[in-house]
Amino acid sequence: MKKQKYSFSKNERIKSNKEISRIFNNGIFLFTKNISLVYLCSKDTDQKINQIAVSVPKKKFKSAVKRNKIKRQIKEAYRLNKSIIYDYSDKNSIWFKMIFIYKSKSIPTYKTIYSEIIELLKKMRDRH
RNA sequence: GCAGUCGGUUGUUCUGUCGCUGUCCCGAACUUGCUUCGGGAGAGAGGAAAGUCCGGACAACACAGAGCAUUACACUUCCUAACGGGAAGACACUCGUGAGGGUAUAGUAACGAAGAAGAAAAUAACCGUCCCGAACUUGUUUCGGGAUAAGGGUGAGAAGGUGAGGUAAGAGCUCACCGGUGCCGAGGGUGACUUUGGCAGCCGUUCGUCUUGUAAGUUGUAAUCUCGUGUAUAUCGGCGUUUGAGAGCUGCUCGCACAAUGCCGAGGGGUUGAGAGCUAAAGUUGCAAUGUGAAUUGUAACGAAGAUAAAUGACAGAACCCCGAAUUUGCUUCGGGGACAGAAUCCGGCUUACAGACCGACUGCUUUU
RNA sequence: GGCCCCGUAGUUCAACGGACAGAACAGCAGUUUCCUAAACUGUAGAUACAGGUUCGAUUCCUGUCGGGGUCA
Repeated sequence: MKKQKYSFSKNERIKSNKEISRIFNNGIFLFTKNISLVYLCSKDTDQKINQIAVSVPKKKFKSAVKRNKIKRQIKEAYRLNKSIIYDYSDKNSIWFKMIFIYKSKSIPTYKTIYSEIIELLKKMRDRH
């Protein structure tokens, strides 16, 4: 399981509406300048996977092209940096469910997203 | 050469690394399943995919039948599965020096409306002009009765226009020319219509109602069907009992048709998943023929996204194009940029957004020959 | 994704196609009061944007933009 370091497959995403609302109600919020992160952690679940979802509000970006681009860039940044979290999870068997929300109104560069994702993941890891 | 009009085509390319979603093949694991994991091959957004403005396909429900209402469209001939779309024309108005662009065009038999302004908005006498009578203040006077659409501050629109005759003053009252309408004929055109000859009458504008013709049942792929989970009381059928007039069917009417409750049987609300629907289609491209053209016919090749918290990407480098600067005038160097925009059942249109590049036809101005 | 609805003062609503676009509350100024409130008087402020039809458009038509609802 999870031998491929940089993969990002379908079951690593959160799909059900119930889970998302549960995370928003009970989750812990972390912030950087442009992105905020909501997450829940759980021990000893059956599925040993970290799951994420990405959200870009339609009110701030009207064009679907721009919204999709930001989503893809966030996913890409997570894909390349998820070893930060997986190393920790494997040791302690704590699994996370995360939602990334893009807050800013301006279109970001890939580099800022990349560095902010790393920052968020490290923050989250250090709290446990 | 510069500026423009119309129509059409196109909508950056390549390499490397790491990924995503289907399809097919191979291997491994076991719970033998369209299961999971690993590897390989090959495929993966647009001209508008957008807006959801029209028209269909497809699906479910409704529908004995008739009438009315409502909505949309409305010159002609065609194209099309269909359309409120398109093509080629006709005619009028309008914008432009021009190539061209925009808008309108069924019928007028009947009825209604036109604020403010103006005498008057259609059976036009307020002022004015002219005639007759009376009065006394004898006047470019006043009063009364008539004739008259030539003139008049308005208005989007004022009773065909110009000239001459005519008259008390005037008037299509008469005549000439011109505009428009109707009827009868001749030539051209498939047709709208047009050219032309004669006759008639003397002819307002806009909008609405109305009339005529054509079309429209309703809802939409979250339709609809199947499976799993699951078990309230909608609905339907049968039998029994009770009651008698307002609940339903397409917006209304005629018409059709029946309600309440008990038992039995079928069935299934809500929640949350999976599969089908789902992509081969009024298909795309090339060539040929027919046609002014939209398009049609024949023939050959291709087989080409199918996601569902949303795949089709990210990063780096190079090429190509554009802009700016530098100057060794070499497409040399440096810097910046490459639009609008992302399938969600599928087609045909329309509308809107768009950096540029290319092709064809034509117009105006300028220069040269 | 499909199908609907709505955009009028700061807010909540009006307005046959006819012109100064109306009302209430809120705002500002004044009167009254020792001061405030209440009351009274006055005043400013708007048709989402762009075209078209019309003599004339908030109203009718078309297209953009914005906001909202609904479905299994």
